[in-house]
Amino acid sequence: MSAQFDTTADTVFSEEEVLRRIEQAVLDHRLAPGTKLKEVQLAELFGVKRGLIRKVLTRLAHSSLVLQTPNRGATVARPSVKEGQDLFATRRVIESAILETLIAKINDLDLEQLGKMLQREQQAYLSGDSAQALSLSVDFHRELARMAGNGVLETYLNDIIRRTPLVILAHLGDEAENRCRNHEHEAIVDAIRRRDVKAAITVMNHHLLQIESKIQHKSERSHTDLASLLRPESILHSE
Amino acid sequence: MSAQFDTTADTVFSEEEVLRRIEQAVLDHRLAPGTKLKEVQLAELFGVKRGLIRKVLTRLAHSSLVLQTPNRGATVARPSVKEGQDLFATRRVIESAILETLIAKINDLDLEQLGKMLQREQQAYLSGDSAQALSLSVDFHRELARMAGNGVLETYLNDIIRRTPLVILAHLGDEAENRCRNHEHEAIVDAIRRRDVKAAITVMNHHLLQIESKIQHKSERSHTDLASLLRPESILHSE
DNA sequence: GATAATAAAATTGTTAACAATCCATATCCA
DNA sequence: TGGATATGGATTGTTAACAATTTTATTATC
Repeated sequence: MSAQFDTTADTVFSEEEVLRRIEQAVLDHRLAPGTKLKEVQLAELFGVKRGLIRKVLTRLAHSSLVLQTPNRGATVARPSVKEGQDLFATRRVIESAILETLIAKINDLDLEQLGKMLQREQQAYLSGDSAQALSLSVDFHRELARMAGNGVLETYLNDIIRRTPLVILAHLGDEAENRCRNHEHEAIVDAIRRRDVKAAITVMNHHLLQIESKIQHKSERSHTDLASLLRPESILHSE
Repeated sequence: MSAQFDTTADTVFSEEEVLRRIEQAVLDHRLAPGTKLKEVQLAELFGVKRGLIRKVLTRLAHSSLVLQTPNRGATVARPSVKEGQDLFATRRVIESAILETLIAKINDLDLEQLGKMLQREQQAYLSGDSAQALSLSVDFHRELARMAGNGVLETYLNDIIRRTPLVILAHLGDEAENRCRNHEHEAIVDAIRRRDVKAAITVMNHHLLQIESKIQHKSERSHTDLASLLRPESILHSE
């Protein structure tokens, strides 16, 4: 398992660092849904006490990336198709509200900032650095939320963003190219620039529905595979 | 402080029970915003170990009812006016989405259930049991969320509902009658019955804006009181 | 008397040892 | 053999003692 985290035995990590690394391992699919997360194992791996791992696992459980069961420890969450659908449906609602709030108050400085972010995204994409491009495309959504200035909406969007990769990976595997399309981000900024709430929301929803539809499609296919329905523990998922 | 919780020394409490009681004390205004929550004190009070109190405080912090500061313990949260506004604005968004989702799928059985809830609310109100009436009026909102069937939306609404009393109390004190008006709940159910999404949302927003406007009004008054602006620790708030 | 430095007390944070629970394997009995 | 029942090891959960930090009280100095 140590291969999953890229640690050396004698380094020590802070709580935040441990959290970040486990989260990243989950989201990068290096830890499959259902994988058992043993406390001592992780503690030794990161060179920290078990108590710290305990805290981290509880925090991860709270953001729905990990499932904690009393007396039976923690496993990587295994979100259902339904949960994925609910998550995306809610995301459309939240992102729409963010756009509406943002457009009511945006200034030229903010618009300039968004323009810069689009450029950086484009640059990363063109230079073939797809990991960086993905990261920047997520940042774009986060930045809209920040600029909108509603802390509660921002928290909820961040929660959803944190959970999204696991939902996608759990149901699409590595098949899908799930990166946001850059030209759609541009279209959103265009609409914001024109203060056109309706257009912005339309583009955003289209944008989000693209990914969503892939999951939907995949889950329909899965349902025709009767064997996998009867045997919930797929061999793909280490237990 | 023991008077705040209504405990006797020799009873023991489960984690859930301790959580519920502290939460209730905060929401009932028996513990003012800013009040220090000392671990040993609470542990002795409930007859539990300090570790359990620790867990509970962390959970309360996560739902924004308690503020935890490293090495300095926990205090009852002191939500800002801004946070209250953001919370209400988000609530309108979430409740609207719930109504839209619900109307698309509601059946006669659900409608019957809602009708029964309205009756019970009305009954409690008429019989003068205002605590019960308040509780049932909150249940009404929760029930709409449950029936809508989107788990993520439901979670977010419950989060907001949990935080709302503290926001109201922190800025309105005990001045306000904040109970939902029963006839507005009836109007919402009417609109749902007619599958009229727009009307339902309009009534709901009106409903929520009523409470919100009271906070707004109060906070404007506060701002004219310069002394309280300069001295953030009001004498009303125990520290 | 106000301010700064110091010491003591109170409070939070951590940990290692212990307890309780779960899980896989072995054992027993029909 | 099949299936229930013990058994031991692994794992999670709890706690009491200790450590670190903050807060309060005391003293010293101007």
